Amino acid sequence: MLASRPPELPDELRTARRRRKDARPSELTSAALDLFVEKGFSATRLDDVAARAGVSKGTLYLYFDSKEALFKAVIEEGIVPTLVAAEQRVAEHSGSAVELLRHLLFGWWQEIGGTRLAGVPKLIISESRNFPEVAQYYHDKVIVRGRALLRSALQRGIASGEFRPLDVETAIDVIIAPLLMLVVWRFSLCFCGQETDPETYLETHFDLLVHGLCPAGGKA
Amino acid sequence: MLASRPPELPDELRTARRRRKDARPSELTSAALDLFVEKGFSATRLDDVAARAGVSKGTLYLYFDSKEALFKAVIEEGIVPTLVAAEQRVAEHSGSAVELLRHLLFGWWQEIGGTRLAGVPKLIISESRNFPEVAQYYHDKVIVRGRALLRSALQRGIASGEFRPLDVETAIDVIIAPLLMLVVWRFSLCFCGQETDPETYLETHFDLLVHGLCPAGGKA
DNA sequence: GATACATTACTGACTGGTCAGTCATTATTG
DNA sequence: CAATAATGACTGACCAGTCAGTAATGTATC
Repeated sequence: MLASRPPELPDELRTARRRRKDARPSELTSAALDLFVEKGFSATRLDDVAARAGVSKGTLYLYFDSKEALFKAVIEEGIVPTLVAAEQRVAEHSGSAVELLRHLLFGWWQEIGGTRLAGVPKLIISESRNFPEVAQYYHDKVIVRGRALLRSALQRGIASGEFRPLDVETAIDVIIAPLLMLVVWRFSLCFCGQETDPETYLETHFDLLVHGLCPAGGKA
Repeated sequence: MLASRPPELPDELRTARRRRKDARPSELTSAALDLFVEKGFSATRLDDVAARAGVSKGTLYLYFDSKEALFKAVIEEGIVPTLVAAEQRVAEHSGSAVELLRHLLFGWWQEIGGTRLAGVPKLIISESRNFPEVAQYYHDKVIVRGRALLRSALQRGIASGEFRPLDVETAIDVIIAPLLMLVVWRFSLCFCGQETDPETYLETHFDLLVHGLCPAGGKA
């Protein structure tokens, strides 16, 4: 008994068994994203997450230490990659600041606002008070970096004279707010009252913004 | 036994007993507001609400049929009165549309955004999915009427030529969004990262807005 | 102005249901 | 026949809502 040798270890590269195990975490985070977004974090039962991923709750606990750990993984997997891509694009952008701003706004819609990830901001807003660790995580990994993207665009515009000088940090908040509300709306009170068309909404926002930012109120 | 007469009824105007009973509902809704805003609706225990109001949970159920009924009462008592007052003021306003817009924005801050009622929007956003009846109630009693106030100001401005013509309904959304985000922020992720100064924020928003709305980009 | 009785306001132990997290057991590989 | 992967019954904590009972405040009668 003592001598039960860990019999041979060509550990890496097992086969189907191994492949299944590798796929499990993302199957679970995907199921979790759907349910978290639909019902909220607290109101989602792990039994349901597991069931949707086609496994039992016990299995879920083989891959994640706790409900909160699962939550973090959902964010890490869903949002962080798109930020990385956006950072790259901003660094490489060479056109006008107005153009860059437009790219950021509509790119966000393409990658987040228009996808099932759109539910995440509301999720964070709703649960951050009761799960401060998750909130901190989201703040560091998403908010700080998202703001940096906008800051970059605004500063570029002010430097080039495209935008009039203003309080950049506050302006960032004011610019982001309608984006967040657009998706928050869709996951809260949308069902009663008129649904706003997102494209129209973004255009209106962008239009007001450019008029508001530019020195003479002109389009460029 | 049968003849136990309901012995005399000078019912109204009892005394201290009666006065206490009249005060109870608002003592309870006040306690509930604090806790709902702090922890969210689901995460608030009725035992705690009752304790904060200085009574037992049983007593709470003497005055409210259910947790949801208590929630509705909190809104009814807290927000609806300020809307009524605002409607009156808009109806009586005689100055420019820009002025009216400014009054609405900063008045909202005075009456809601800067008070403990500021937590309510986040509360509604967070819980609406799981408590559709409450959401419907809030929509009918608050959102519809709040939007009407802004609509009135925008239409007046467009009619007078102060504002350029635009999609009014969408503009309402875009204008409200930063207000909502301002308070939502304070009750979710504020604790990490920089706190924006509300006055500065409102000024920036108003400034961008007026520049964005006016035909030539001028101030008036 | 003391006694008995009625009403009203309140209490808190209890119930029934829910759910995160555990772990002894079973199934599936290589 | 191990090792690995997965299971699902179980536990303990939680909490909305109930209800039999108690306390406080009248009111009626002598």
